Amino acid sequence: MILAIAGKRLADHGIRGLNIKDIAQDAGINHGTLLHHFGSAEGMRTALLTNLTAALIADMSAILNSDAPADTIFMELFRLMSQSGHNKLLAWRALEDAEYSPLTEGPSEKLIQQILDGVTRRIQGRDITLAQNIIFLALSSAVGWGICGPALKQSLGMSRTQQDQFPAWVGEQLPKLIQDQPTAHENRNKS
Amino acid sequence: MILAIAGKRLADHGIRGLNIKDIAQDAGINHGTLLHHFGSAEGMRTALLTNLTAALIADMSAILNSDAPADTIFMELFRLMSQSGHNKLLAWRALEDAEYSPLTEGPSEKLIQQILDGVTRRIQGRDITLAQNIIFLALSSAVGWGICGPALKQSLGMSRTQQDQFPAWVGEQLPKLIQDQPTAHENRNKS
DNA sequence: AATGTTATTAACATTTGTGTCAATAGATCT
DNA sequence: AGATCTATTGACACAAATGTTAATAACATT
Repeated sequence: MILAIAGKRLADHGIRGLNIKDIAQDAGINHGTLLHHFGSAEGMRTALLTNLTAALIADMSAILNSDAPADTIFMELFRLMSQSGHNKLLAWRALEDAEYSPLTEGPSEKLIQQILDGVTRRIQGRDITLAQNIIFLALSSAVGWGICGPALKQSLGMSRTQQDQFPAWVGEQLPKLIQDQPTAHENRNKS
Repeated sequence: MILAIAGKRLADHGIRGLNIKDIAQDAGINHGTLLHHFGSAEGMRTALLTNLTAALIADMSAILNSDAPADTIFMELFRLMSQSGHNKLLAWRALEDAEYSPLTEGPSEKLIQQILDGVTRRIQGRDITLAQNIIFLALSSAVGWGICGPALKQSLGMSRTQQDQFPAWVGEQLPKLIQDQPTAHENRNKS
């Protein structure tokens, strides 16, 4: 499939690899054919963006819907985000200000709600704010891990094994945030 | 300054905004002058990358060296990463696989060591592994926040105020990870 | 098989980004 | 002022990316 080849080019060569000539050559077809299908070079990129985002959501969904223990789930989640295709996608979106639709509409919207429900159930009796904060922390950390995990690891002088264990460590830590958590209101008046 | 204009173009128009013609026009000079200074278009981008990275490190350094309370520091750290210039820089680096030098050499190396020392001091008697994990969590989360914070916030249905309070919340949570923390060894044998 | 439709191609055309060069302007030094 | 150097410019040249077109190939429908 054409978009798969384009996705590989994004992962391997960055944005500059996303031109119709090179992609067509990799696919062994004429570049005019690409234009005929997608209408324009920009249209091809938009299609790729949508496609890759859907793939990311699907992968996340598969992980988060499994009934594995928390640390395993987080390990998988972080591993997922470190895949070149996925972190390059997020970087690309960030650069192009593509904060619109795909991440907040359609299947992903349902997925997020699902996660939210699951976490809220676990922290029964507490504020939904807490669930949101915890999820936000986990996901943002996973994204940051994908974007500059290797560089950070090097800066901090972390060993290979330690970096590998970090995702599971996060999975173990998050439950601590649930225990002894003040309500959002107390929280606000604390300092 | 030329690089300041180039940086603004990166923040406003993404990577495609980083071409000598547009930058020269924004700066009101001939594009040949730009080439004369930086040698090539690629040289200009390299200079910009180095320059922006140094600026990011400097900003982070200023925050982390202040003697403000933890939650304030985290608030500032997250706010910093959400600035368009800084998160676009990281996205750019991620896309171009620019994981080399600047983040791990020179002033930033000293900065990281400084942070590591500070955290290690606070968790005296414990493994340095813990300090590294905590810093890794905070920084990766801050990066993820900068890259796709707004999109995540929207997906999770977080209110404006809650999103604003998230950085401070993180600052409050991290100390909990220090309490009752098993050593790295126990940790490894746990599951 | 005849027809209409869509996919594919090669060749050309346009636009955009990059680089070169010779001439000029400005600065510095004696 | 004269000599020398650097900075800047406009004009041109080149390369790369995108888009267009007319012809052909492949396919489906009747």
